[in-house]
Amino acid sequence: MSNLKSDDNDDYKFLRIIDAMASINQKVNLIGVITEIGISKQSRGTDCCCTIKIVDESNASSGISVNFFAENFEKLPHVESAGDIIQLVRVVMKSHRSGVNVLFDKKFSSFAIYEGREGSKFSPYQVSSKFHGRDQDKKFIAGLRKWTVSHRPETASNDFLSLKDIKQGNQSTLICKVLHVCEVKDGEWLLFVWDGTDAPPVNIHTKLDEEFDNPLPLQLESIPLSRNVLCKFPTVGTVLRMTNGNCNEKLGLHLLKPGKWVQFKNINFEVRYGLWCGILLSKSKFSFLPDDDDHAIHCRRTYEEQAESKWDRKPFTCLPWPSKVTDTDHQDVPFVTLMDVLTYPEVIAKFRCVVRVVATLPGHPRDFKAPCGTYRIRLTLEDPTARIHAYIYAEDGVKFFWGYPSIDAMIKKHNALLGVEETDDADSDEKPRNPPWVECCLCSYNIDETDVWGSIRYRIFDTTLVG
DNA sequence: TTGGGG
Repeated sequence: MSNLKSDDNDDYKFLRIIDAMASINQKVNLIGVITEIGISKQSRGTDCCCTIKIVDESNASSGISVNFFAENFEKLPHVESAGDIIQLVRVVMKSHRSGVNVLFDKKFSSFAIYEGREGSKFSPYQVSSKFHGRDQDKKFIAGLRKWTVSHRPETASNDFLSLKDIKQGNQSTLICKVLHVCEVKDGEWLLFVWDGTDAPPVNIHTKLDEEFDNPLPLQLESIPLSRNVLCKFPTVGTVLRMTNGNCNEKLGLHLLKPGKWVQFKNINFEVRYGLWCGILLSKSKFSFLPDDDDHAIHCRRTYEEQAESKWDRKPFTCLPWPSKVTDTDHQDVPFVTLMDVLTYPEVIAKFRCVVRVVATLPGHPRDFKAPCGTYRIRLTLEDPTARIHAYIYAEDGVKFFWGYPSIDAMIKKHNALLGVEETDDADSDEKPRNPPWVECCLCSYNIDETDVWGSIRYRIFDTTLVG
């Protein structure tokens, strides 16, 4: 067995994956195409670790897992795109209940990662310490690149969800673009991802009479994103928040770079305060997809079509038209999304939107009037892109409620607006609400000349609650 | 040492 000897010639030999699998406990050299990248995490020992999956011609479908350990996250492989090529020198083949896998031993193994695209350069974009490139490597890399052109390794799963199809609970795969990443607490990350589709509306369970002390939040992050960040987000389609907050392990999520299309595997979805939230688990995986990934291209194209069609910025589930619960003047004005509203470049502006009213403050119509007798209400509006507070004041309230109806009539209108089921029992506040899509006119303005953007407010006008 | 399938 030549590989038990310290034979320099062995360094020039790459084994096919299928042959390496028969070389248990031996040091081998491998070269393969990366199809999957596990999230880096802190190991239970002293190291950081991650697992990637590679394929080659001998094992094109299932591939083999390679486990890396390193003293810190920086020393682990940072794969820029699924489909890239990794060269592994002196790694150990290990047998395990789950089959054979590869161990990268930091004492003597080394790696180099190359772009996978045919025609790209032969210098690696990341090398481990101890790696020494050789001229002969080029031949193998060129060979693998050529192979991937005709046998595109399956990097993106066919069994993935769009945000428009998400459901609570079951683990699934999501293909999406990372828009923004931030660390909210030590080791706790919030990712903002998007695929151009609208996540489905969900029932609201909060109690309206608790809205003052415990208001329905506008977003899941305790510190709202800055206007600068928000303005870089697309204005059509849901921006989903994803968190590793319930995962005990420390995950290397700083490696997720905004702008990349990513496939997340084994993630969960939850609803928090009526907002969808993606949940990263320790067994979640992600892989960056190449920019020309078919699905990414499809999402981009759909988005561009929607963004161009100025008349169709209605939520995906609002078909064919919003409910007739409200009516607006200015029927000729096209609908925009709440993200359009939040990112509009001028402070003073007018908009027409399709929204759900998910909460009101005060929670009961008996309190809708200020002591002076004029209307004063705060609505929490949402569409698939954002939530905002919008106020109804004075004359706009008279228009909205058709004057000053009786309290019974007001309660009926309020229930219709908030999607509260009318029941005989007094506890209708306990029931989840399912607000209908309604249209409204909004105007924006500032209340402080010294802090124009920080003091921006939204008001409802020229809108009538038909009931 | 650590982790590793579906």
